[in-house]
Amino acid sequence: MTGRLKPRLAPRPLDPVVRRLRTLGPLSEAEQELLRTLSDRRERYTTGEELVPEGRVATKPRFIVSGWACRQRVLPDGRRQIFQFLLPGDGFGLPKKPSSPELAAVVALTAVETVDAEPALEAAQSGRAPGLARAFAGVQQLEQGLLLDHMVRLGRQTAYERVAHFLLELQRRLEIAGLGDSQRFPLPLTQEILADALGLSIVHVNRTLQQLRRERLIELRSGVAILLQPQLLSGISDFRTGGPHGGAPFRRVHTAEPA
Amino acid sequence: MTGRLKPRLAPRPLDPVVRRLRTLGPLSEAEQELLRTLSDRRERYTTGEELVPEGRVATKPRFIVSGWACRQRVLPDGRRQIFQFLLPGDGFGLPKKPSSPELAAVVALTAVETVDAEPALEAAQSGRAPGLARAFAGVQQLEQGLLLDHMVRLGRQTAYERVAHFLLELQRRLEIAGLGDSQRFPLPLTQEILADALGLSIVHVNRTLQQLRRERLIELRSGVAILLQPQLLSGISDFRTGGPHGGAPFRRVHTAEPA
DNA sequence: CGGGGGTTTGACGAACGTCAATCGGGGTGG
DNA sequence: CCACCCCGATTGACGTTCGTCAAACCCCCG
Repeated sequence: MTGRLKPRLAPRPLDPVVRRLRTLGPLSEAEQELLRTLSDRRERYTTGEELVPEGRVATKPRFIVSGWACRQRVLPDGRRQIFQFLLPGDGFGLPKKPSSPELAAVVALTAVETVDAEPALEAAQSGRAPGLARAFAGVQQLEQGLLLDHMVRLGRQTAYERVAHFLLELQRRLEIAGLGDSQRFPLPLTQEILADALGLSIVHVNRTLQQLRRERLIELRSGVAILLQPQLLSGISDFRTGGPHGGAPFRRVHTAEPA
Repeated sequence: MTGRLKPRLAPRPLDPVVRRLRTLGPLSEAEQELLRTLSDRRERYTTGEELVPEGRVATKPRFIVSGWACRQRVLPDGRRQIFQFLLPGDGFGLPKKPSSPELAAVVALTAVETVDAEPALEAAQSGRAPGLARAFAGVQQLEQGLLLDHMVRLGRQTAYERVAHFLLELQRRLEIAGLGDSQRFPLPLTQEILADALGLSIVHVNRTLQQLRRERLIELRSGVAILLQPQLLSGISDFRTGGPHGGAPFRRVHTAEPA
């Protein structure tokens, strides 16, 4: 457990959730109030605990209010693939076919606190909270996009590009969540976790990080990451802020378009 | 253009769609009839054509009634990642935030025919067709599962495992669609397309296929694949039919559970 | 003063990519 | 009907990236 999340006598522990959903469309006062009321049925998990086991019937929707978690699968021989990181403000188990099996486990990567999201989801689906409904739709779209980004990393980028791209993604997400600035953010992940997310070995992650450090592109100290030259990192990894994908500086030979 | 899809004076060209959705829950006669009525506004594309460009605002929902397509992204230097194959009976552009940009392009891999899915989607969302609504929810869940499977392949499986796992996935999907049997199915894909889906080079795909052939696990001839020993392939690639994931024959050292 | 988890390093090997040439089959124009 | 052509499949030689093994190191804590 790196990360050092202080219990922090938070004035408004649900802020990350409100903040997150507001980036996806305006929320009425009532809707924001509803979100802040979710504090009931708070649950706490410690590092390594499973919030949702894989394969069982779908669980209730919840928001993460503090700590980091991930969605993952583990192969029978122990290999693990992390699909997605869940940060404060993120939800899981949100929109799903009722009695379907979970497609991936959700596991706490640090100490984690969650709250019940059911009331918010219900309000959205019943039409009583159109702002929330739009926000949830936006969340789903965004998450889908993150999954595809991750897939590109795994399938078509080098270790170097993967790490750079991934760090940029985290920076952006954490800044939106109000947990980091344009360069600096908490990174409570071991290199093993990074490896399992990025499809690399621990050793290779280590060497790649060191290369980025040597080149003065990043700094990593005690659970905090600093992107010294975000611009360069973006160039290296073809990171796009969210606009239309696919500029075309130059082009490979072997993928000829038929038309 | 391999694949040899005959125009086929189909008695009921929408069968794949009906068949596909029925596997996800019962459909009333009226609902099936609605699906068969979609024949209007049929569209045709040839190999390589873009059905949906990336980044533009979301398009109308459509079903594929014949031919193969894929969802993909292309990096500025020409590297390509294919996320998903769309087979007859599959839809695209189905459930989405209205005015959001497309996250990936949809491209025809063979000659392709599509029909407008809007009426079906509307009927489902309006509550007039609960069976269809359940089916669409199921589709989305299934597709999400396929994406995660694909991610595991890319991140944590060897070339050999990836190819085996991928062929098993296609076999199952095509059998469900009524386009193949338990061993044999059409495979109108070049090795370049396979490479871009599986995150490998063309050459390595070729060698991997040959290894599988040498070992008498598969056969490939003129656009048709035959899985000679599906059981063995499943074992090799940890392919699961859809039940709960994660049996545990043996286990690696380095991923120790904290608990 | 130990101990344990995480990080770092070196040496080595295997998997995979690149380059380039060849092959093979189906389509096409003569 | 046949020669030619083009695209995709195949093969060999070689280079690089990345994984594995194992040891050392570091730091925080008990």
